[in-house]
Amino acid sequence: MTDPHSRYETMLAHLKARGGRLTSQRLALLQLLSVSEGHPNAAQLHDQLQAQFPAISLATVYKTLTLLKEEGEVFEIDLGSESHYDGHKPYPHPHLICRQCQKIMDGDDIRRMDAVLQEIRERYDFQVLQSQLVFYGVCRDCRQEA
Amino acid sequence: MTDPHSRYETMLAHLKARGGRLTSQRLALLQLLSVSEGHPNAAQLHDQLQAQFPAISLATVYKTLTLLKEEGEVFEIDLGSESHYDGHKPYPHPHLICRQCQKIMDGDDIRRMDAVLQEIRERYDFQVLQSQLVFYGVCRDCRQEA
DNA sequence: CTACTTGCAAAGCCTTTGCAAACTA
DNA sequence: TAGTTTGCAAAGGCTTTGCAAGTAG
Repeated sequence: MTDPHSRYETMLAHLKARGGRLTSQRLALLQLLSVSEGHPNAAQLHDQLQAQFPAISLATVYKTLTLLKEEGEVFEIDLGSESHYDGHKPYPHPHLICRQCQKIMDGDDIRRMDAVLQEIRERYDFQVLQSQLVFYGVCRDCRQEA
Repeated sequence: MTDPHSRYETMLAHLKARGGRLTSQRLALLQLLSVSEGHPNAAQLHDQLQAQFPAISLATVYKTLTLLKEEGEVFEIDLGSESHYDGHKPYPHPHLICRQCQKIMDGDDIRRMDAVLQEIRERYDFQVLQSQLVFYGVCRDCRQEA
């Protein structure tokens, strides 16, 4: 489910099912999202797409990202001023952001997160539907340098 | 530490210690932050301050909030498009936001959160310094209505 | 051919900045 | 009085919107 090819196929299937048109710009963005290791923002995606489509606009990138968000095929990471996008794990999951190298890491497989969700349900009687969980700090690599 | 009066005094002390001037606009904002139960945004604070200072500008509100953030006397809740401010618990803590009534609730005292932080340290070898944790969903009151 | 998509430019939103006037200490 | 702070207006950064031209189906 996380390998590039099947992610691409899944996103494509959702676009088709929705009745959207498979323009070359869209296909290239799906490709990019399913391949890129990091968590790019709209500008970074736009930059990379310009290699293939010198005239592609940022608006097109945003419009396609909105589509994919609606289809649940991309997860938007809300940071203070901008958003980054995760096309590999299109569901809510924690992220760890290094204040030194700015790297954004996935924090899925924090096993004890389930216990937190359960506690929120029980103690606060609150039904969680979505989340934006970001931990800021210093990553292993940057700590080893110091 | 969470009662309005001592919060006000603490914020005031920090402002003084920093050498900042105690203008009436600033004092009114401290007052407001220490009293308000919810988690207001800059515009809401501005609206309320206009009762006392019809000409107060949004810029002044932002500038004072920046000061208080730097002093660690207010916690900024980064939501997608805007920020809200917590003057009662000026340290990072989770928030629960109801998608129905838009209420923002404190999610401090989630006891199992400590275990999550410990797991992040151990499994990811990541040193957490700060966090922005927001859970979106449906609160008790709104669920009872349905 | 028709309806959807693109690219461009303009607009929107929240927040920050520059600067003269006002004010604290 | 000297140095901060205020209010106003303008600018900034990211994202969205309007619309004519282009294109998938």
